[in-house]
Amino acid sequence: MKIATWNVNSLRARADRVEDWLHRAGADVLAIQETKCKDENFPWELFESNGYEVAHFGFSQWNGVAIASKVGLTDVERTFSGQPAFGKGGKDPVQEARAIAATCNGVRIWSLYVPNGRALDDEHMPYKLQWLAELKDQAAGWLADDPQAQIALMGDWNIAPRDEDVWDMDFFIEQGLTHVSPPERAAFAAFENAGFSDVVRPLHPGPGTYTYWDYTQLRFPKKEGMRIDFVMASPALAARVTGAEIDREERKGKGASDHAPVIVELG
DNA sequence: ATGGTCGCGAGGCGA
Repeated sequence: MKIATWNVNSLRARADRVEDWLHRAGADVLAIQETKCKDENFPWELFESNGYEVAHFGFSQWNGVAIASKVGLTDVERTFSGQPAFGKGGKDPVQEARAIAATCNGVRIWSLYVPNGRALDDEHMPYKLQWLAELKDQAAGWLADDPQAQIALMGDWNIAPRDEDVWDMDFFIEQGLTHVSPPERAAFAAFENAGFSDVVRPLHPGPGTYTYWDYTQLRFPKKEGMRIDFVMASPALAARVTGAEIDREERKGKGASDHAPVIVELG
């Protein structure tokens, strides 16, 4: 079984590419981030006509997460328990469309779009850190309840856990950029301490192995990317991994998402 | 080439 995650940066703008990719990659399960649409605009038929069940969580033009599966899709959950809400400028806080779960052939899949901290001193940064801390507490609880649980926390984590996960660490430090700060890395490491592991890195080590390239500054042709999309697997799921791929080809050409799909093969 | 990007939705924001 192949499970994959992909921040598509708008599903409607990428519909043809997504359909082609599903055929080419042969993914059984795809966790999608940044659908950027509401249910009423969601391209249901794109998935159904290709043999996938699909569940979506999106209520505006921002964020939006989905799971498509050829191998069953049950117990759909939108937001995780305790997921922090965010309110801009005194507005009522809302739980954003950043997390959806479903069980697919015995694997609990979470499609996650971790908040972007925007800047080290921005109010979105504490929101991001709390969001991750609450998710980690939940995930640790799932494992405590069932140490054999097969859980995949997959998506756009908006964190580069190691210096080699960005194209120039000095640039990030000089510019005071996010994704590489000690608090963000600690938030990520907490998942590893809870028993989850990045199952792609051992098969595709760095440096120079990235999943995201900014649209600007010719970052992709210059090979200046970031590794920020991860499949974090519970121990029982990690034990099943037989292969992995970062589909850098999909980042090429006109009409590409700025993220590449990440695929994990299970035995 | 001294600027170089997208998407949403219809101006500016978010990434």
